[in-house]
Amino acid sequence: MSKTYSISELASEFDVTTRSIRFYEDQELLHPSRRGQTRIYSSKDRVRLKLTLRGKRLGFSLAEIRELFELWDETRSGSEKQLHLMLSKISERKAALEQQMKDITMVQLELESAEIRCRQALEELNEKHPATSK
Amino acid sequence: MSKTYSISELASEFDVTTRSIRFYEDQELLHPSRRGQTRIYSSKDRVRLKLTLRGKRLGFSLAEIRELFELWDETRSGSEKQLHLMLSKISERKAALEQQMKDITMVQLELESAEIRCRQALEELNEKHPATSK
DNA sequence: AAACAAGTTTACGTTAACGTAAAGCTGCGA
DNA sequence: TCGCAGCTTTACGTTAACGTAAACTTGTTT
Repeated sequence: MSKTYSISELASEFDVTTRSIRFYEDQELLHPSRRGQTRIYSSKDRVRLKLTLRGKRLGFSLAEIRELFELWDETRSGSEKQLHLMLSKISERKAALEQQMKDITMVQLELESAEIRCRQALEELNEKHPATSK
Repeated sequence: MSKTYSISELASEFDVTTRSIRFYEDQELLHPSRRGQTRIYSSKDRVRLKLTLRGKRLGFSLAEIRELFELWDETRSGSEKQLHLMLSKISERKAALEQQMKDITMVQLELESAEIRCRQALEELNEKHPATSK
């Protein structure tokens, strides 16, 4: 009997609304079981939620995330065709992530130089209008 | 007289629609001048478009990108208060980017192991059902 | 028994970022 | 002068990812 979670437990742990979690289920990203009408989330569901949120932070749509989940699940029983499809999807994603890495590096550089420019402007201000002792 | 661009030149260079470019102007991300009623884009506009698209790939909203542009412009003539605000915004962005870097690294690892699992499944298939000579 | 907390379904509303006509000006090569 | 390519404005439509409200069940605390 591995651990299970209620919807509000997951909601507060990952700081999302229960509405979102139910929506993700609607989009077939999560598949909680039920006790009566109440949803019960397994640790697999928890992992999926975590992955979903991570994917979102990276700009993936829910549809894309779902696609990756499905491909992953099909891998075990996949035909050769399916497996090759999966591999190509994977390398697709890899390329996108590498592009994103580059983008981040560029923006970080720009932020660096912006910060320097900012600090210089501050210094110039302090020369003309020096600080009140202290 | 530095170089200028038409809207369709920029559109094809960056592979976006003219509709998007006009929309970005509407959101005050670009400020092209006019000759008659026709828009003329400076190289500054071009840079801004490039930065905009990069920001989008990183999941920034147009409003956020605009905010950064405005802060950047205000830096030259900024008061001490403005400059400190800018610095805090910058470090905010930096933190977000670092989080994204971590996310990307995690997903890359997951994709790696998915790829390995995929290749193993393929090998197992080929053992049971070996390739037709060649 | 009453009320409260936590869950549920159903369904309409909202925002961002464009897409997609429709209708009109403008220079210019045949 | 015609027509076309490229630009313009205006405006309504669309999709994703939820927000928000209403009305209901279910368990448990007072």
